[in-house]
Amino acid sequence: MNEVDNAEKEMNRGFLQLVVLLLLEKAMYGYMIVRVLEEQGLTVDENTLYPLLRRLEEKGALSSRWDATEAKARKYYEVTDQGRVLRGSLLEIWVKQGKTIQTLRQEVRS
Amino acid sequence: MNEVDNAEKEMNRGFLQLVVLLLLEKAMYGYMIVRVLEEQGLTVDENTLYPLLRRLEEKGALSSRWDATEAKARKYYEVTDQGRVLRGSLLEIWVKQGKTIQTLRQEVRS
DNA sequence: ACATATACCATATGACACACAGTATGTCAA
DNA sequence: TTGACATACTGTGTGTCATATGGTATATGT
Repeated sequence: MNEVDNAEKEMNRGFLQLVVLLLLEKAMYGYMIVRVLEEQGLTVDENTLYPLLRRLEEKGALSSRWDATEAKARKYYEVTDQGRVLRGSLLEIWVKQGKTIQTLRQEVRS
Repeated sequence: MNEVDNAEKEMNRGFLQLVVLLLLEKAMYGYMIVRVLEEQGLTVDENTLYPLLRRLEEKGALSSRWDATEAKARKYYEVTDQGRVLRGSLLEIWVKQGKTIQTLRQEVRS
């Protein structure tokens, strides 16, 4: 694992939570999320996403229901009100971080 | 530890590396960095920053030198060329993430 | 039949933010 | 002159999470 890969991994923490909370305003299942994000140029490992979905559900930020009527059983996740609150907080943090980076970039002018 | 605090912690991963790499275009020592960032409204725990500085130095992204001439011995860190490369990569990732969030926000209109 | 796609899960590993605890010197005011 | 507070750094946890590895099981096209 080189430094940049590792750095990207670290940068993805938190970010991915925000992405999922934004995306799941419409109910979707895990495998679908992976492919939708892939289309947007964002590769997310299944083994990263599935645990994340479960963690967010445990926290009450997502709700889930199994749909067995379709060809393959699918677990649909959707954001809850609590999840929207969390999303708001994450967005605030993200905006604040953006401002910090902008300020520093101007000072460094790199 | 509530969810938002924890989320902020996760959001800080990677972000803080980028901040340090931007800031250390000018040589600074740890305690000074903490206070400079504090002034900018960014509270960074000493116990987070010091290990981070050491890790970045191990990676070759920072160089350090002790200055014993001042009242208190201070360890000055400065970004290296390798660190600038890493910084460039982190900035790219950050910009890409920003675009993703923007796109998703528009779709969700939240 | 068999490969490939779909769809999910369990366990282990390693990195890192932060907590907790400590060492040691400098400064300033009562 | 003492003792509180600031300065400046270090060491050793702990917990969370991204990712690696390695599954299970069904569907679908050839």
